[in-house]
Amino acid sequence: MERVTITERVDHFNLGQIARSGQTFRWIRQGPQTYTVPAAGDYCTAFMPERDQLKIRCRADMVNFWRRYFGLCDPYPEYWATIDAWAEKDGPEAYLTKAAAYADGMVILRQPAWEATASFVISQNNNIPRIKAIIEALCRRFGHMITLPSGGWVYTFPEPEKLTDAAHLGGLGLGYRDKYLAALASAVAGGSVDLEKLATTDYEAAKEALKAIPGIGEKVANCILLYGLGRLEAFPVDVWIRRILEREFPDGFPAGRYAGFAGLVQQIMFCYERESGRPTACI
DNA sequence: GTCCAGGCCCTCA
DNA sequence: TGAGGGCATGGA
Repeated sequence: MERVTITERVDHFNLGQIARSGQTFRWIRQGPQTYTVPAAGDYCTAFMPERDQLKIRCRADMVNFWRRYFGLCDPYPEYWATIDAWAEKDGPEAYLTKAAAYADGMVILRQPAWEATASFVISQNNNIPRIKAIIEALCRRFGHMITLPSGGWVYTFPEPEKLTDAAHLGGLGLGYRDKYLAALASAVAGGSVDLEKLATTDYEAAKEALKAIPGIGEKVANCILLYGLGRLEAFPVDVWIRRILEREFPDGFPAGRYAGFAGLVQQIMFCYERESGRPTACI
């Protein structure tokens, strides 16, 4: 299949920040602002030769998928206009102002629903380096290998049909999560859970359907809604976000300001909280 | 050795 | 309805 390179003019877009932000676990850093990005049974190479220029090299028939994946079809100028307006009102010392100034290239990726769902079931009570290692091992065992032009390789994310038996998931570091992943894979493979359909159903109904799956609670359901189902209003609260809310917003987080995209603001705070005051180790 | 990590489930009050 | 303990794993 022919591969093409498209060029997009971007604003508020930073591949490094997105890669480190804990919303995806599979990007492979090849250099400054250059990543191999596996998803949907294939991969692309994304790089930024200029601060306002994103280039995506991918299969010709997947250009639309990747444009959507990187949020290029979403109204980020509107989101940032709102964020900047509130920063102006809050003043330069406000936590949200500083977080937005720091993580000013953040985007919520539109990842394939199954890949995000399985990834965040694995994420529970786990840390990001281990989550990455587990998912990589899973892809190497059950995915397909794709050879890159450079001579390197990437593995695709395995289909749910391959993960339905917990007994086959040993040795990956999953721990007690193996049975959650197998139950999820069985439900998706068997058709009792239709993740794609949940992307378009009522928000609360979709969340309740996700929480009915073993191993998916409030936080993981919110992650799936945000990162896998394109619901940018979802607001996952993990230990990092909880600390921020308790310390900075004891009277409540003003989510109403960011109606429809509070999940983006959540991601900005998550990034700032983890990286501010320490060198940004590029993983 | 203890603590922690993008938590969830079960039990008990 | 809410609090508390258990759960696999591995790095700090």
